[in-house]
Amino acid sequence: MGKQIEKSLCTNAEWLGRSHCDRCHIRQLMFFSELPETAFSHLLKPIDHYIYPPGTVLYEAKSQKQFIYSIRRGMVKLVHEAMDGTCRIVRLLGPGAAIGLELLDGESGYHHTAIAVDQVDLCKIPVATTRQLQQDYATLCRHVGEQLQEQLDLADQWIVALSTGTAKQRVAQLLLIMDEFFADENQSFILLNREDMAAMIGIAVETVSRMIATFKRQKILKRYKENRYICNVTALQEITRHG
Amino acid sequence: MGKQIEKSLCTNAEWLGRSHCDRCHIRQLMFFSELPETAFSHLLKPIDHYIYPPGTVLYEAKSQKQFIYSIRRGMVKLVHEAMDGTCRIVRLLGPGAAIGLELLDGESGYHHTAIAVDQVDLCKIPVATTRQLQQDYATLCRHVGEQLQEQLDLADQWIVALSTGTAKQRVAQLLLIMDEFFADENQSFILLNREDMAAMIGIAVETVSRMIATFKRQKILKRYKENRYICNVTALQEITRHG
DNA sequence: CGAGGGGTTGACGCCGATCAAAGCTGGTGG
DNA sequence: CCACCAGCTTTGATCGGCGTCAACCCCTCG
Repeated sequence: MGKQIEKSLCTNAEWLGRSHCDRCHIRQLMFFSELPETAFSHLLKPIDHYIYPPGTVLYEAKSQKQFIYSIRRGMVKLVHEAMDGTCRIVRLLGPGAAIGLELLDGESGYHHTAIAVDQVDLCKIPVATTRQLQQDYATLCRHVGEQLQEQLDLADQWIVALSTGTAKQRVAQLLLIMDEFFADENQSFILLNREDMAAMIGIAVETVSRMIATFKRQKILKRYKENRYICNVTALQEITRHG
Repeated sequence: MGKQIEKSLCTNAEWLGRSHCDRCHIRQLMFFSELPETAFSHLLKPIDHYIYPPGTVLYEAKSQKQFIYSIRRGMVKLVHEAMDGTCRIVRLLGPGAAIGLELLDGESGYHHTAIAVDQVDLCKIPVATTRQLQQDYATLCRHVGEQLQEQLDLADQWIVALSTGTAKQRVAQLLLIMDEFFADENQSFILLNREDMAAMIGIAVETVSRMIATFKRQKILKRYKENRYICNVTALQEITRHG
């Protein structure tokens, strides 16, 4: 877990240039959807667009940058790091989600460390810009509220999944969440490494490995390609209910 | 857990009359703080003020009422009820917090069941009223955002506490949270019943009981009066770190 | 080819869930 | 005022699940 952070000290982010929010093909998903095109013409600070490789630390907890990010593609994990060095993943976010919103409430630093799980494609938005747009367009305020509400719902789902049942049931829960939120058009999703899964559901790495291996043997979890897998949803749901 | 819900079928809520937000002595805490006094003069629907006894169900998950609530006094638990009847407490909220905000995002029903833990004193605000005020006063939007952000932070703290350490460590965590957020001027806080604590940290009732009993014997937890207790914060912090 | 990192599997011991029973407390009714 | 009861808490005994330690496999990379 700590390793991944070090890795990213050398990031080779690819700057894709200024974002063209007014011509963004996935705007309805994104943070500035519903704003009129004219809104972007006289911004004080630019909105940039980047691609980062897996493992990149987008920001660190308590660091004092002044950007929020809107995820266009890929998966980001929000990590809580305890003083003793142990890490917990508190949330997993995908396309359409915005991260770093805590800065809008006047917080001086980020509340988590954000790390790219796979290749991530995102827009980097200065806080000042967001505030400026918030003043002019009430609809953006509404949008921020929705984002927060969604993340709150996610967190709640997490809490329930976490504190419920045996290790096997929790791993099943996790796979169902991966399937629900991160599956592509083929129903396949990235299977996180054992360490990340352990950090999410709060059990030992070896236990996760055992459960995943069991699911694979039982064909409940099937390799689709590379590290993408497809799961048998009904079987997993059954497991979450009874051992 | 199910019992408490039944209990509340007979509630004797006391209606304290219309809220006078413009003269509210704790307005800076409350939902409508910073709105000008004139804002309340021409509301379509009234804001009422109630007191409910412990155990009252304020609203049930998925029910279709159209109110959000601002807590003036007392403690409210937000409960997730699984299809198999098991309950998990996902959040504990006190004075100044607003609940039911998910309705503002156009959700058709509440996401949790809200139950009064002790005697609760709250303002009942029609969604229509909130929307109306949101349009006129951008500052209210900001306030909603802050509320959500706070609850998100709480949920994250919960996740970390939940998935970390032994049963003893988790109970210690829980007591520290109670002390931090719900202690009165004498540092005393309500000691929840074992069932509620178990529902929060995801362990068995008997285990909670054992831990609490141990803490009492070790004088880490001392009775202040009735069901209010005072805890030795440093001792508990020590426990959260090492067994 | 060797080294290293991630995944899998086995063995063992302990924590905590579960079942069971016995205090404790407050409330009710005789 | 006491007896009784119901619900909550505490405590004990037992057993299974999971954390821990360790070995081994597989793959990638230098």
